Amino acid sequence: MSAHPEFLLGEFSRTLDERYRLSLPPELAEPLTAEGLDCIVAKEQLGCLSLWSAAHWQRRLDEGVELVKGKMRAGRLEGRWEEVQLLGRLLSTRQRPVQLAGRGRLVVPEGFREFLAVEAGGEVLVVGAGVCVELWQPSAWQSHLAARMPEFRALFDRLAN
Amino acid sequence: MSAHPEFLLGEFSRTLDERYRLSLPPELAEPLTAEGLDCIVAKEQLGCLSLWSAAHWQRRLDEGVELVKGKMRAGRLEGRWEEVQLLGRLLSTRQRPVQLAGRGRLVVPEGFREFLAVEAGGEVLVVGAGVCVELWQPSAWQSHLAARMPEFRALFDRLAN
DNA sequence: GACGATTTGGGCGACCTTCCCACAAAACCA
DNA sequence: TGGTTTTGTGGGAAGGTCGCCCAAATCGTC
Repeated sequence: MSAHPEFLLGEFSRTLDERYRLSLPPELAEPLTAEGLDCIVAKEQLGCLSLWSAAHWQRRLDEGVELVKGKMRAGRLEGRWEEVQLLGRLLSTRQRPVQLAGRGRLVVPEGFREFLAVEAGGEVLVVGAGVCVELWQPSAWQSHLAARMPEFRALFDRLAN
Repeated sequence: MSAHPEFLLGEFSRTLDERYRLSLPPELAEPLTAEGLDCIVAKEQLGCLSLWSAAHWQRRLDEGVELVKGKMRAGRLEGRWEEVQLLGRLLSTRQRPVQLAGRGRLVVPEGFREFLAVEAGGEVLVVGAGVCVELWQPSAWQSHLAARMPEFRALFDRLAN
């Protein structure tokens, strides 16, 4: 349980079950669930979902949500209910907690299936994205790579220095 | 579910029955009715109703009403009767108390049905909005998301900091 | 070619949603 | 006023979904 979990890397092809299940490769599932089976799925862009360790995500989010709740109690958000409501609403549709079943198997929840845009029985690319795991619809993955790969060298140099 | 019982989150699809009833998912119904089965439905915008725990709502409303009453007593609203009148009028039509039946079943009251703009047998999206639960007509939900999702990050930062 | 690890598919049971029907209350009409 | 229809309310139960478990198929390696 290090403060710096491994940097998640790797690209794997998986098929989505008739019941919208897919199994994560152990290389990615293990580090992800090192602190518990709870994860967060989030909508990134059409054709891409991301999967986060709940522990990590909650740490970040809780700080925010706890802050908001604290402010609410303190009355510092009176007259800003609309904004709190809007935030909750957007959070609701963007992300959802899930639990990995045995052997790192994930069920893509209702509401995230259309967003991933992969039909039952179709192919999904499971990609380690450093801080999280991403699920890509194959053609979305292709066009993302085509668009962003050229920046790779500059990005690497910038982050590595 | 989430680690935030007071902060309602989640998005669910439900169908409105022929008699304009729908069942709330347990994840949302339970926290909402923790302090009693009494709730308040309010008109938010065309295609969207909100559902509040009566206890919370009263707290919020009382604060506002007390403020207005205080101002009236202090004579600070002299000459603004029209506005106060309008406020009272809107308060009367905007909201209505309802009771959740067993299994978290809600009857959308007469007068709120047209506002929700979902016909009997149609689909409703049930969304946790932090401080309340919202009922959305699907296309209204889509366009709301399209319009407001881009501000998500800025909103989060603004509220959390 | 065989073995082990991993992925995929299916069975089963529990839970949940929704359909349907029965009953009560209110409204409507003669 | 009395009977009939509409509307609200509650509960039973069918049907679907999901979680859990195990078995078969597949892949890679030795």
